[in-house]
Amino acid sequence: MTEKLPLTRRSLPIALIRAREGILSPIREMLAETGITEQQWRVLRVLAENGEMGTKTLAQQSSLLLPSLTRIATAMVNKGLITQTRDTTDRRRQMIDITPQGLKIIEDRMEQTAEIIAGFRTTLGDENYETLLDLLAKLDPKMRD
Amino acid sequence: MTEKLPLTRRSLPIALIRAREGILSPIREMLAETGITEQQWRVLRVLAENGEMGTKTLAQQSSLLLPSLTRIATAMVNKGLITQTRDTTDRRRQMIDITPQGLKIIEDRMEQTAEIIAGFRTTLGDENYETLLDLLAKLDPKMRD
DNA sequence: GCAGTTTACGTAATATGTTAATTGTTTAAT
DNA sequence: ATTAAACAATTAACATATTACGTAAACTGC
Repeated sequence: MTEKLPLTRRSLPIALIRAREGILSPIREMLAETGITEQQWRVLRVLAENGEMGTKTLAQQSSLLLPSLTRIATAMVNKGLITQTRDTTDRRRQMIDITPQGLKIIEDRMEQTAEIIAGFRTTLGDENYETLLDLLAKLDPKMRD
Repeated sequence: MTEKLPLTRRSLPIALIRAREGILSPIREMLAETGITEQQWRVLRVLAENGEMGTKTLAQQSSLLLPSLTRIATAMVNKGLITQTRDTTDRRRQMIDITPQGLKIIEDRMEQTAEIIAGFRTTLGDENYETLLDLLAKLDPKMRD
């Protein structure tokens, strides 16, 4: 079996994908009760953190591509989770903000989310946990904002 | 904006998703030239490492759900990248193996892949790179095989 | 002003992700 | 032996991901 290839366990992209699944699986389980998807949750988290923002920036921060965000935003407006308003000075720009209802959803689940994460934090140990976040941040392509 | 919520930069799931994008974006760029997708690349990598295996195990190792793998496998058989054979002792089981053609694709791209990864390794530093792989492994739900 | 470019956003097409239901096969219980 | 339960894989249906392309508004140099 071609010993020249690095083991998938030591392959950075594959290890990242597997770790992502490990973490996101319980998160998705939790979100299923709320009726929102993992992507919608990311959008809400970013909006809650930054307030009103343009579609492009929001997409970047949420790790979504614009076409995906376009569709997701439509669904979220219909659910009353976010608002969409056209910028008056630059009418190409669409501004998106979170509604109180959207904010409530993530606040209601904040504690539950924290518990899930706490489990992983215990698994890794406090120090390793912080180290991991530091290292992951260095791999984020958009760390200059 | 609700100071009680942890910053998305220190959110493990969100940090993982962002890091994943950072790594996988150049990988996908490279794979685009080969005509195979990121998922097909993962399947080939796992098969090259382990040889012939059942569909279920392959799906787990590749971080794919069974329905996805079913579709992907069909496409890959048509492209001549893998073979699918029914297990004779248990005819429910489908065994999948890589073809020489499939193996050639990942071997041809191995050096290019290594270069991409080397860049990230430099960014992090050798020691941090190994630490990261160790920590990510601990988050992998299926580390008992 | 105006043609050409850039930018922001949207649409379309194809592939994958996710959940639930289905089919064919094996195992276990009676 | 017969039926029920369990299992592997697939199919179906819908949401999302990705790439390529389209549209409209704003900018740029002339």
